[in-house]
Amino acid sequence: MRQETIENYLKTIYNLSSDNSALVGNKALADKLKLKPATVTEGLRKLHDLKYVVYEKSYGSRLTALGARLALNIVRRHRIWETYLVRELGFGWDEVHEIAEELEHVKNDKLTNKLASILGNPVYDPHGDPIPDEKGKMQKSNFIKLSEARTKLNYKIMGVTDHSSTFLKYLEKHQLTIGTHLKLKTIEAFDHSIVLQYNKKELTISVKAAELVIVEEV
Amino acid sequence: MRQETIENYLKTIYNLSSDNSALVGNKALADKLKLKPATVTEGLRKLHDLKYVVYEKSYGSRLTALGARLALNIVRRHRIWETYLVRELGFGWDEVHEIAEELEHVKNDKLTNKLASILGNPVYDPHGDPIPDEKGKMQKSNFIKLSEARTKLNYKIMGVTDHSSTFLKYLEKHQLTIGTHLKLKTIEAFDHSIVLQYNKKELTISVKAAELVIVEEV
DNA sequence: ATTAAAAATTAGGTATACCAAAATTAGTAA
DNA sequence: TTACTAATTTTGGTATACCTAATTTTTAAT
Repeated sequence: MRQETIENYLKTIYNLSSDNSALVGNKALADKLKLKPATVTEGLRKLHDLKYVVYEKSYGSRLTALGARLALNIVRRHRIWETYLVRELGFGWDEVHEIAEELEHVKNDKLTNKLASILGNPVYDPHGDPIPDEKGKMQKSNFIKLSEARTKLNYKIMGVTDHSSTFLKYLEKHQLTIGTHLKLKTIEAFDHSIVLQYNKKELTISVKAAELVIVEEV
Repeated sequence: MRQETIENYLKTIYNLSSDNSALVGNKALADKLKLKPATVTEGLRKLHDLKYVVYEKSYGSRLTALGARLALNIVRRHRIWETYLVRELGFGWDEVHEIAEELEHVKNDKLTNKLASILGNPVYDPHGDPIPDEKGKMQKSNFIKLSEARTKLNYKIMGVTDHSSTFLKYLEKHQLTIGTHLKLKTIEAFDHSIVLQYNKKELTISVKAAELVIVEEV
């Protein structure tokens, strides 16, 4: 199996299971990888043989310790590069995902660590995702989705779960960037859309958007 | 054909024809690409169909204008990255070739140009190779191989044609780095080894080494 | 001009990464 | 429990990028 193929599978399985270590289904994996389920079935059988995943036929797969180590490495490289592109090379947070998808496959620990060191070993990337350290350890947090926040309380935007350029541009247009403090004013009863108060103004956003924004109570 | 495969063929054909536009043989190409000649024959047929090369069966191939444009682009990325790795990220000139082999395939003009701009749009890379600009234009020079230099004259080291770590470390050990001024003292009659005078010392080097060092008369 | 060596091509084959269509299995809703 | 739907796997197939061994073409030396 090509190294890049392996890395893409493992990274994606990692991103889909995130917190828990639940089984990831082939359909979801195929969608993220832009492959057909039949292809993914085949790929998982090989990754299982290579001991990167435990593949439970018809139920899904999860990373082994070995697979998780590799996945965390790729995630580290991706997030370090995103941070470097934004902070050192002047890219916007909506531009860096695609580039980092390529750069993450450049395997050279000295390079990754040098970039991290220049950045002061950052703990979060420009989308608020935690950056694993060399050993795979990363910041724990009690962030929640904006869609799960409660009215009257104060929050701070900590990240996003959709890295697409369209979504990020939408947020930027409304000054909803990382670090922004906001209050949840009301939740519309009929469609659950959310009225936010921040920067001395009000904005109504859809549940769909609110599901992709990560906040912390302050 | 995979983009990376195309890029590796074109870059290598470019590097092997360099100055002239002579035909590049399949054996030489196969050796550089670490492939078998049979594989290269197949690859060239496809590149010919794609209009990147003119492939003259049994005689060799040369780049078309289209192929040369792509090749120059990759060469530009490679050399910009090498320069960036050395000048901005603290790598040694003997370490950067392998890393740049991977980075050169990251296709994003804004990135390449940003790096170039940070570096002040350099015209030579850390091995003395000229860096093409966005349009593919690059510095002309009248450099010669140290093995072709004449006695009594003064020269300055401008580059190397072997980027291997072992060779570069050998040069560095003897303070034969880019910019070093030297005089060709004598050429031994029997094996043509060369006695150099520089930095208040003398050093004898083999023809083999002298063929890989590029100098300019000063 | 002949011939031996070197280079290139052809023929035939493998492994990988993908796919569509058919068959199976799992999950769900009545 | 049944029957439908969605997810998954199997089957059979394609294209790419490689290889080895055999053959042909080119080049160089006499």
